Amino acid sequence: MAGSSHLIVDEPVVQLGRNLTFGLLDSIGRAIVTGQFGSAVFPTEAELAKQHGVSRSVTREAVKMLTAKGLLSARPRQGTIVQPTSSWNLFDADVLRWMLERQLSIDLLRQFNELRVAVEPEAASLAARVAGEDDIRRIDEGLCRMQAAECGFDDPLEADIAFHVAVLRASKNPFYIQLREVVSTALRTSIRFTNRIKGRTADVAEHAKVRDAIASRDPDVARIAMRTIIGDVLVLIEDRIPSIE
Amino acid sequence: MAGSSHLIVDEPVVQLGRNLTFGLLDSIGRAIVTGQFGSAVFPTEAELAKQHGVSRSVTREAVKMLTAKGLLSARPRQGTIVQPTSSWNLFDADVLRWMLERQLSIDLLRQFNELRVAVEPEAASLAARVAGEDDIRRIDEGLCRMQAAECGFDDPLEADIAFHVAVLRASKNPFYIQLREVVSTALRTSIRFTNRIKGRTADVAEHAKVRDAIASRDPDVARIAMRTIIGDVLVLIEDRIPSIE
DNA sequence: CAAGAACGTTTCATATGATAATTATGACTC
DNA sequence: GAGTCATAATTATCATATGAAACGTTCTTG
Repeated sequence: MAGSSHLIVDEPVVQLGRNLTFGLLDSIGRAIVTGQFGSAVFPTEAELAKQHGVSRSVTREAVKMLTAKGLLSARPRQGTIVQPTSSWNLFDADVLRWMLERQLSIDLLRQFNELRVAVEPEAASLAARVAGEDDIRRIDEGLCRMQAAECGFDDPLEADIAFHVAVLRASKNPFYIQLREVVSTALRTSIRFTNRIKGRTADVAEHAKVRDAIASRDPDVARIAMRTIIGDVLVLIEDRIPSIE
Repeated sequence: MAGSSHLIVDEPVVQLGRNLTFGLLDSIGRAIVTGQFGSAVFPTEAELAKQHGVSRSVTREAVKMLTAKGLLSARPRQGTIVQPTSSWNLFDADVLRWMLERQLSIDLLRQFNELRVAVEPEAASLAARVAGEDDIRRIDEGLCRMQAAECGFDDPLEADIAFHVAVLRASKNPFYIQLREVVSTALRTSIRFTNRIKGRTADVAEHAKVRDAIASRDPDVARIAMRTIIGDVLVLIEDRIPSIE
């Protein structure tokens, strides 16, 4: 690019994240996910450090974090290699964000909602059995925000997130609760896609039905209502793909 | 070993894992999960290194991996602190294993099966729509092994795992596929609990129903059959707990 | 006396250089 | 041609020094 120059301008180093290590984590993570090291050779520890203008310590720590997330594996002499996508931890918010950001994959979005359609109805059902007052209050708040959003007084996306996260939390099941972050991340990252869908998705009435079912301790109604909500999203997504398989 | 010696025996240092870093990862991870640092102070980077007889580099890398898994967070001057369990990544095989090994929590086992009851029926349903021949073959293999296990020719647990993993894989949804490792880990680790349950759970007939539904492309039947299987497990687990909430 | 600025301490963050451990590769032997 | 072994490349580990950030303390000052 920069037409001239024999003098190499310092790489912008890394900047995202709260410090060099986390910045590098983000940078390399994104690069791996976008396929920049297409199963080919991954740079050596020393090269990687040089390329990004950081020390080997920082590089090693970033690589170790990516290893923990399942994206890399390293062995002496063999080098550091990118793992097959099947071993990436998709339930890690970072990994999921990188994947959703890379190309706005509608496939991934569909698959993610296939997960939601399994999990969230069950979470709603559980919530109807075990939710406490605080939980219901949080769900109410989410619902209120959705209503406010309808009149333009709140962000529809954030309101929707607040509602669904509140339900997950109310289930008191740590596995579901864990998905809070993943769901938030995914919904926020895939705005561009969901925007057009949103108008119809933000079906406040159906959300209210979920809320009422939980408040009145009716697990089955809660499950069905939630399934309707996410099933609708799924249908809208699938409609945009002529043929999948 | 070497019986003698006034010479201070080196701390067993760390041994699990393929090297010091991964050994330390395992050691600290287990310690955190068993609550050895009960929200109290976590040792300083230097202390931690000293205690385990390794260098600070190794310590830092292990801590960084635990950070990536959501168990720790570190800031200058404040120190390294254990994160609330709600931010631990339960979908990480290491974390889940540590948690299941710590005390065989029947609560966790129930919650895990609450996840399965949401996910696996949906995976079976998806599989009925998109499974290929290879997938069906793998499912068949799992089923055969279960039948063999009934006559004592195979390990019932491994056969069961093989079947459920095959179904997850057949769904072709990376989120479900990802759960393979988690499901395997959880089932293997919780043997002691499930053993007594197993006799009745290894309901080959019901598993065969799932297989047939998938092979004949009937998503709804597949979903329902799978839900029956896991629902039964859940009932058995809940029966062992008089009152939960 | 109180408010705020300067300073110091503690802890993680980063950099660097040296050495050990591991193992893929190719040379070598038979 | 098959098996064995030396070599070299790469990560793993160690040690030490320095930087940066966060928090408390003290000192100044109105």
